[in-house]
Amino acid sequence: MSRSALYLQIFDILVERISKGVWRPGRALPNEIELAREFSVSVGTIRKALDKLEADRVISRLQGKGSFVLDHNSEKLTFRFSKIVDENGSRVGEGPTTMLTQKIALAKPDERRCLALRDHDEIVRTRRLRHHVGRPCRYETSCLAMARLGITSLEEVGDYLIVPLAQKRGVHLARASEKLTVAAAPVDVAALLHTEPGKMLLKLDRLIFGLDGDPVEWRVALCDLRNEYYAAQMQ
Amino acid sequence: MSRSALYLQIFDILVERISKGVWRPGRALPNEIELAREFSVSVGTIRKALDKLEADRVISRLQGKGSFVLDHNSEKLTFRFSKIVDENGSRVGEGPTTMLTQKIALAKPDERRCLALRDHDEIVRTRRLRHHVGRPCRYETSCLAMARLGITSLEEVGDYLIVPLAQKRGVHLARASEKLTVAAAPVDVAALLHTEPGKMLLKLDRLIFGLDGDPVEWRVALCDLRNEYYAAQMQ
DNA sequence: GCGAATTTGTGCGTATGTATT
DNA sequence: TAATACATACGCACAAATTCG
Repeated sequence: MSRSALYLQIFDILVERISKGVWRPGRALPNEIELAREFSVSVGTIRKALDKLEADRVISRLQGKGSFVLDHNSEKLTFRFSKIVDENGSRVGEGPTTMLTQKIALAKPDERRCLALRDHDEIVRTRRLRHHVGRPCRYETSCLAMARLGITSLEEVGDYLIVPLAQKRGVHLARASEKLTVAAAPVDVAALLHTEPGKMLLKLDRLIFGLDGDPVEWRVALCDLRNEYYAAQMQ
Repeated sequence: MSRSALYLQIFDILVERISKGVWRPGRALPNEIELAREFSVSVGTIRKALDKLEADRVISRLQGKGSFVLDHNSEKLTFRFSKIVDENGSRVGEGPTTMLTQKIALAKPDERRCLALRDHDEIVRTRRLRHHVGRPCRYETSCLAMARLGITSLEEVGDYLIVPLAQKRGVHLARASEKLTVAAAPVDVAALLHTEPGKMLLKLDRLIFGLDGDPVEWRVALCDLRNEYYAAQMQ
């Protein structure tokens, strides 16, 4: 026997095809019967693979219509790892940004540790400021594992949003793990956020992982909350 | 036709039986073939119902052994809505408690709103202090929707943990939604937490829902974090 | 407006694989 | 080794939603 269940092997093949752009975001996959024929398996096996693709947010299925590759440029998916909302429940801090610095560098020890990188791996380190209704509300430092995204130059990155960027590079983001603490604003950050040093901030330390389980981005954000809050969901 | 799929009807029946204690926590359900016989459906239909029970953390299944009712008194499940951990990753703030006040009362407007109660519904309002390695670390105010848990007196509550309490009362908790903000310690809370007024605290405003979608408990906590953090997971 | 074609959703029954006891 | 129970896989039939002529 092979090392894993048939439906999981088919899942892997379908993920790979979608990553490579065989079926593009928003487009329909072949129907279940065609897929079953192609792989010489039963429709039930295809359905279990599609079940998992749906659970992992790679596709959506609509009875009577078909199975569609999800487009992670959509509002809902792009900001699925952004948990800060205002009183109306609308996302905060994903609006206009001010890029402060961005460069390619060798990963420092803590970056290597967080991103599970080797000694000479490179990262894209970005510092920026995010705004909400005209006010600077968040200071961010982020690190991208270049090799994981197949990135070789800064031009491929720019003022990115991680979810659409990952989709463009054929990487499916599966989950994120975030550590929250409270922190006093350092002098330099306070200046950038137009607030006083020592101001209470919410600190977000987030790691995003791909479907393969490897970390892709590490981001630390300092948030100056007004009437906003971090909305966590648990199951 | 009936209003929902067969496997969902069976899911409902199985949940109800487990809630009523027909199969107790830790015990095995009848095997799939027996269940199929009892309900006069195919094994595949039973399996879909069991899939959902497993996804909703009502049972766990072990190949070769059987399907078992989960015991929410276990460490892992009891604290699944407690997200604060220390550097070692172990839970914080679920240790010894100091009960401050506890009483049955008519729900106030904000409590009615949060818990989706009617005008004359009663709640159990509890204020307490939680400790970690001897230090007071968290001040909590919680509200229990009495009717939802079938509670009629304070003796049935006491210094409760919500997950085991809900299991005891035959309610399956499905999910929680929590709002996080930073807050300055009020004078009275600062005294209780042995810290200075104005100290930066993490404020947790949490609502827990049952499998039926109804809110069961509303809790607001003020946390004095040392080397601890709130660990959020996202998918 | 309606019916036919298409596609996913639900359900049945059976056979075989794999882990546990 | 044998019995038991869940996991995987196959194939078929029909229901329900969508689309289109």
